[in-house]
Parts: sequence; structure tokens; C-alpha cells
Amino acid sequence: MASDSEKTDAQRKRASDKAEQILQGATQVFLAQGYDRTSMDRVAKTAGVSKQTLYAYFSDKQALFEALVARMAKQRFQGAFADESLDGNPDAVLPPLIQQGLASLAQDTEYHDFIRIMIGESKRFPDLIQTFFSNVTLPTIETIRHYLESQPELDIPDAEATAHILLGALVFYMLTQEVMGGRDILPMSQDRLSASLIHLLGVSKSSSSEND
Amino acid sequence: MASDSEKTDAQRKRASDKAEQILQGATQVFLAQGYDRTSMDRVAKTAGVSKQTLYAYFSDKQALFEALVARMAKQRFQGAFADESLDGNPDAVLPPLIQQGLASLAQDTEYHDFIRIMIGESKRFPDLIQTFFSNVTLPTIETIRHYLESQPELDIPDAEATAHILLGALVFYMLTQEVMGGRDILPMSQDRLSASLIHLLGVSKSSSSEND
DNA sequence: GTCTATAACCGGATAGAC
DNA sequence: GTCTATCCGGTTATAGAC
Repeated sequence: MASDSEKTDAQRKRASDKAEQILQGATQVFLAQGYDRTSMDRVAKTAGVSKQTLYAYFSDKQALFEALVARMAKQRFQGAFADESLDGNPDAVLPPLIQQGLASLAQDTEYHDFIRIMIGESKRFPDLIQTFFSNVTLPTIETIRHYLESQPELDIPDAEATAHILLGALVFYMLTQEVMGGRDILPMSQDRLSASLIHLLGVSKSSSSEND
Repeated sequence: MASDSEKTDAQRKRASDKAEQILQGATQVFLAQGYDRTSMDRVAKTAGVSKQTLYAYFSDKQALFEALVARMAKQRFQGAFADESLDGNPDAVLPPLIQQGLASLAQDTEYHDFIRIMIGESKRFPDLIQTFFSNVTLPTIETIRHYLESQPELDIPDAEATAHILLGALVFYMLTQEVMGGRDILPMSQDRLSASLIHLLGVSKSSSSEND
């Protein structure tokens, strides 16, 4: 009957919605509690579905977690400051890039939770780390590297290694200050860090360039 | 009398030995399995004591973990490259410092496990992070900062922020390569990283003592 | 008296069934 | 959506052994 086909269409459309709905609830719970302390009961309740529905979409806890990580990684892929194609002279490009990168890393508390669980479970789920690296870290490194290579005046002999250093400084800041909560015992401001990074890269804020 | 005091001494001596024995076993299990997946049963078995003895020395799982972290942090405090008082000109001091720091960070697999669990559980046990920071990270930062401040020729306007950057680059390398196992997907050698760090700091490599 | 060995208690979690 | 089978882990209690 008509109601039958309508129902089928509605279900098909809702199928991906249900998966999304589950993943959103799961994300909340996993990021707040960590992998082991997250129960499927609570995921089902938070997502507003029954456990049967939950297990219909995801075969077990591990599969759910894997889908969650893949989703977060893809989300980051288009959200990070990795997609902007950079050009223009360093004096104009690097300071805002560093400041905005640092600010966005420092602000995103959901990302802090994600990083915490990624590192914490990296030994147990090595494949997930590959997903994360290839979707998030590697594109970021490549973007920075490409820009550094395009600016010979920066005099950077190894752009890839320098990209690791640059990103490393930003990530370490996020880790100590936000992910691990060391603001009080290791105080450091975003401004001081970015100013020192810019200084190390040899970017002059004025027009003079003093090279030997 | 004599036997009495002897017995008391022996017991007292054995008390700390037992605690040490338990902590060593606990360290093995916690670092390999993570906090939640570590069972007190297995800790007792690994340490070679009964569960009763285990609970006689440590009131519960959390207390055991706290003692373990405090012990590891103190161990690191005297083991890190933070205790050497540095001086001498940067061309001679910085390259070996960076290379050796990087090498020791990259080699110590027990430390990688420790870092993984510290970050993973940092939200649940924020006090332990303070222990770790004040015993390990802060002294390291201070040592680097003090040296950078003592060398005006490096032209570093903010030694503390620069110490964060320097340490951050090393720690990020250890995290991506070893802790999270990204060697294959984010390949980077210690030599390239340290060379680029040295280059960024503006140290001339004229004093290279290596043969290649 | 302290350590060992073992078992019991209790909550909770996965997974699946009604 | 509840209910249940099954299992596992933290913790405590009961044995006996040195």
C-alpha cells in the first residue's frame, strides 16, 4: 500500500540519520568518560535509542568507537587550518596563521577530549591512530611544509622537519595547557608563545631584513 | 630483647621492600594495560603477593596508582636531562643537548607507556598531572630557560616561551613517532628534526664533531 | 602476627532475547 | 523497552602456613 512505500522511504532516509544520532550521543559519552568507562547502556540512553537499535547499527562497542573516530577525523579534516591554501609573504601570513591556529587549538574543548582519548587508547587501537594521522595531522604538516617551501626568503633548509617543529610547539601548548590542565603550574600565554615562534622563524614584523 | 628489636627492624625493612615489590609489579601491569584494564588480581599475581597484602599496603586501586605515578615522577626527576647544569657557548652545548634529549625521549619505551597513561587519565586524576608537571616538566623547562637566558648571543627575547617551543618540538616528536606509533605514516628522523631545531635557534654548526 | 591462597560478595557491563 | 544470561573486576572475608 501507499503507507508501506512511504514507510520504506522514510526508514531509508532515517537510516543514516539514526546512525548519525547514535554517533552524536556516543561522541558525547566517549569523549566525556573515556573508552572503558563508557557503557553501551549509557550511549543508547544519551542517543535516545534502544540498545537493540544501537547493536543493529554497530556490531559492538569497538565498531562504534571506530566509526566515531573516523567521523571526528573527517570532521577535523575540513575544519582544521589545514585546508587553506597559503601564499603571500611570510610577514603577512605567518603571524596570523600561528595566532589563529593556536587560538583555535586552545579553545576547542571537544577536540581536547578527543586528543586525550586518542593518545590514551593509541596502544589498544593502533588503526584508529592511522585514521587520525592521515586525515588530520598529515594534511596539516603538508600544508605548512608546502608554504614554507614556497617562501625561500625564510631560509628553511628542511621544510618538513620545520613543519613538525612548528606544529609540535602548538600541539604541546594545547596538551600541557588544556588537555592536561597545566595552566596553573606551567603558565604560558598564547601571545608569548606565538611571538617567540615568529621570532624563531626569522619573520620581521617591520620591513628590514638582516641576513648575512 | 635483642630478638625483639631485630624482628622489628626486619619487619620495618621488609615493609618498604614489599611496597616496592608491589609498585614494581603494578608499574608493569598499569603501563601495559592502562588504568581501567588493570585488575588488582593481576597486579597481585605480577608482584608476587596476595591480594590481602596488596590491600594492606594500598587502600584501593586509586591509591596504588597514585603511588605509582609519584614514584615514576621522582624517578624521572633525577633521570631526565633536566638536572645537568648547562653552560658554555651554544654552538657546543645545544646540538648535543637536543640530539641526546631527542634520542633519550625516543628510546625509553617505558616512558612512552607512562606518558600515554598520564595523558589518557589526565581528566580523571588531575592531581597526578600536577605531580608529574612539578617533578618532570617544570624542572626541564626551567633548565632550558635558564640556559637560554645565560646566552645573550642567541638573541632570544622570551626564554621561557622558547623553552616551551623547544621542549614541545621534542615531545611532539616522541608522541607522534613512539607513543602513538606514527613512524610509518609521519616519517621523520631524529637527525632532521634536531638539525632544523638547531638551525631555527641560529646556532652555527661550525663546531660539528661528527664524521660523515 | 604477617603473608598466602581461595572464595564470596556486589555492582556493573556486554550482548542478546523476549 | 525491559529483562536476562553471563562474566568480570574491586573489595572484603575466611582459611591456613611460616
